[in-house]
Amino acid sequence: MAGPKRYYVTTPIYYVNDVPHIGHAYTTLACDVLARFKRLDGYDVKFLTGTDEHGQKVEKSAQEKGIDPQTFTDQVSQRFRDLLQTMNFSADDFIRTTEERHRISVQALWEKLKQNGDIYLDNYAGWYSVRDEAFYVESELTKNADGSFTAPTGAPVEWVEEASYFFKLSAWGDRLLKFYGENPDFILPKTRRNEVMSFVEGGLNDLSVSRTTFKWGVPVPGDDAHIMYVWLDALTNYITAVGYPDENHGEFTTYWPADLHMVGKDILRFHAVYWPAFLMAAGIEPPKRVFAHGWWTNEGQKISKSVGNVIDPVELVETYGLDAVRYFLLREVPFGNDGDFSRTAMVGRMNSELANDLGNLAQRVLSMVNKNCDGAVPAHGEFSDDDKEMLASAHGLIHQLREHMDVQAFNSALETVWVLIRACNGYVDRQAPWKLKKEDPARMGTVLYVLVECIRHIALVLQPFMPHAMAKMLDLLAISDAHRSFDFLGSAHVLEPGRALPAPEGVFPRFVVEEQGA
RNA sequence: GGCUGGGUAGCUCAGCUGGUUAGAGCGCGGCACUCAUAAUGCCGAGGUCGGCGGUUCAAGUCCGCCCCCAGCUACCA
Repeated sequence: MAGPKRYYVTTPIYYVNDVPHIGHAYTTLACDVLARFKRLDGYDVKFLTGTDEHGQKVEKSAQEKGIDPQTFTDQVSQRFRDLLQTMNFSADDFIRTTEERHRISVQALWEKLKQNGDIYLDNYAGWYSVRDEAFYVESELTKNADGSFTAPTGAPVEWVEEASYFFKLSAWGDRLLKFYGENPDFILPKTRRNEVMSFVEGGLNDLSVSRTTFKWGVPVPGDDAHIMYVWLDALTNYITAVGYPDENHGEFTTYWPADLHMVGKDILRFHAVYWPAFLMAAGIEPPKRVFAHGWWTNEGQKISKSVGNVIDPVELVETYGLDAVRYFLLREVPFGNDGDFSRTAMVGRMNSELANDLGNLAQRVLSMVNKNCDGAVPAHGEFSDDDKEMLASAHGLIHQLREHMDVQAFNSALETVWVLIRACNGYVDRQAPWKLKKEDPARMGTVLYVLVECIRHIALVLQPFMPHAMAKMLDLLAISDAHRSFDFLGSAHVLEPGRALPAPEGVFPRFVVEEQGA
């Protein structure tokens, strides 16, 4: 028998030098929806996010502002905590790599790797980009007119030669491949898994894991001249947050291995190759899954700072409303693919799916109940085949949703709900309760009862996606807070007739685009 | 250059181990209804399923070759 159901989901820790943009919001949103879904489904959830605050770039930025790095990171990491409020993200913990708990954890991991013989000291010479915090081989570089070189990312590089500790990544290729083979869902989507596997099959080089050219980071134990390389530092946050190095008590035993590391596709390799190698080398079980999602374009254009078309999540929320934005981001695109954000598509989804399909469904049903059933959940008679089919669809919804959510298929999950919503609208027209009102009021009551029960299910399962809006909808159904978990889905907990309902109010107003003068 | 994924209605995409008239949403045309947020429902037009060849009683669905797109990776330098 399995123990209590637990779910540990993480976002990457965000680099404090960045200003929060739609990419950060998107990654964290996906995790938030999963966390909320699992909580409602009875899981003990830990949802972790945080900020990556070390490295040469941060050190430089602080210097430029004339403040010490800690003061600087205190200021800028706040922007990411603010984003949690703005987007209504339900993170359980916010980790910062500058915290003491993290220093202890990273140093402990280092000692372990060292003990196990996976770290050695050598000299490193190569082209390094401060901006990218990465080394490049010369063949990757572009030679400029003045003889200097430029990285593929466009960043300047410099030749560095220094002592460095190395992690014996080259020794882990076969074990990684074996691990991928035994865990076919470790990397999703499938196409990303293929990429990673072919990368590993091509052979791995040892990894430089310390630097001596800056100070802002976690010192290597026993050799203060060295600062740990940013990825070893950053990735370790996932176990720091569950209490590492205490592997035998508390949160570590409860939550590790993590169920899911959600990442953008640009940092997949660090999570799917380096991280499991570090963990295996330290005798720690790797996470269960790394999911690499895609990027957004803006009105068909690639987003870049230099073009100046970065999408600000705060502006989106102010313009369209939080829940509409949350809905759109997970609805518009098969999760894992790249997607395009456009104002037209945004408004289209809001009006046709939220306002017309769902909002109007609730409104038309609830106002009929309000006017014709004394404002209370109507009593029902015997159910017809049509009624039974509707109820069966509603009661069965959660089973389909779990399957989709377990593979992060948010857009399929939402489509599944919308199939029922559209079916409800069809059912209303078919049954025409406004006619039954005169011909067969009892039958009208039954039809409305079926509809209210369907709407209750729809609102319950959509809570993770649109917490505020669905709370409002459940208020309209007079469902108490204690009856909003997934325990109350299905035929065992159907609505009892006679419950008084408040006067209906619109939940999703139409979005009217202001006419722009030429 | 290699590897991987993809090219299906105007647009965005579903189509599992090959099997009756290839589907959905949006958009478009028409009709119906009037409970509702000028919302909803129904019907319809629209596709040589990238191209060519092959296997099969039967192929978007398998095989080969080719074209185009994307990602990863390599090398030339």
